Amino acid sequence: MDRQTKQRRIETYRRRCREGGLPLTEQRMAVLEAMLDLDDHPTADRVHDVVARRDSRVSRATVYRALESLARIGVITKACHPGKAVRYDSRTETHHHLVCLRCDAIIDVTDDRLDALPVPDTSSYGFVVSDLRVQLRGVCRRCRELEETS
Amino acid sequence: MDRQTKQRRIETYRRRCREGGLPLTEQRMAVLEAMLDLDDHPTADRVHDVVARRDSRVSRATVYRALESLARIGVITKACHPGKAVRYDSRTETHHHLVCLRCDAIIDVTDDRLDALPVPDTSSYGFVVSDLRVQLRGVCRRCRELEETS
DNA sequence: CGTGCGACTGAGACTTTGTCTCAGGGGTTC
DNA sequence: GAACCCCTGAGACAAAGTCTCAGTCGCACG
Repeated sequence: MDRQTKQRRIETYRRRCREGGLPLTEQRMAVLEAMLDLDDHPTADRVHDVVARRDSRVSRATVYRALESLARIGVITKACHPGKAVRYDSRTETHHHLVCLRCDAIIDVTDDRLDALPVPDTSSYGFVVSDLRVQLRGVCRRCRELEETS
Repeated sequence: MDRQTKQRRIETYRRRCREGGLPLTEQRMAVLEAMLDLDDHPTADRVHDVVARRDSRVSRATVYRALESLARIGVITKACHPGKAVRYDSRTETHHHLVCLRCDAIIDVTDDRLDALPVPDTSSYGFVVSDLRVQLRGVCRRCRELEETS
């Protein structure tokens, strides 16, 4: 992610904190910066590794809590996938995912037709939809090649 | 799920086992039956609770393994959601999910327009898509009511 | 610039979720 | 019914996530 985008994202975070009355701490800022630097879809533990390498005093619990709170105010999102660990996503604009069912890789996809998809009416469920995501499940190139050779 | 559908699903399972050369064991049958009886989207541990209540000798590891193997041969599926535990889904036909970001509830949705969505071309990623799912993320009725009163 | 409130943090214990090992058992095939 | 091979149970282990609580720090206010 380029420097400017990153700066803009950090400003958004500052603003949301002010609006929400949330204290803006060094640790949460470190977690956000790590997320913006990692553009795959890291697990909480991987984010912790990165943050801890820069400042070893940041504890695992804090990273878990920070990621949750960042996701709650919408500065980052949680990616959905069928693996066991939660994956976080620094992109917040609408986009979709290729999910490899073998290795749990998540690959970003943008597709105009998918983006143009109308959100169905879910009011009969009492459900308020904030976001529509399409998940394309399958097998990635590397895993297919591995299966073929075996 | 009605008795007939359930019987048909069990027959499908028997056939796939024969075709795949997989032994058809009592334990896996018990896991499948539990899945067909639970029509929410249970975690592996919840399935184990149900199976163990009927036959306390079935171990946790076996339930985990059985769910994995049932998913692998396509008799059940894994639901994708942002929570920490894998959720299994007894429905295998195309359908979509409302996912509550607060309580992790998963609600089935069918919508013709969503079903008619063409699978985008992902060959440039070397990715072979087997399944397209739409996930509508938001907040369910109960969680909204809880947040309003607080 | 102090002060006070309240939310945040670190450390580690704890819980939950999932995997592995290995000896023994049970399906399937012939 | 015998052989083969995968499956199973039990529990140890590993990975992922939560909780507790005393102490700290951000921020609003004066």
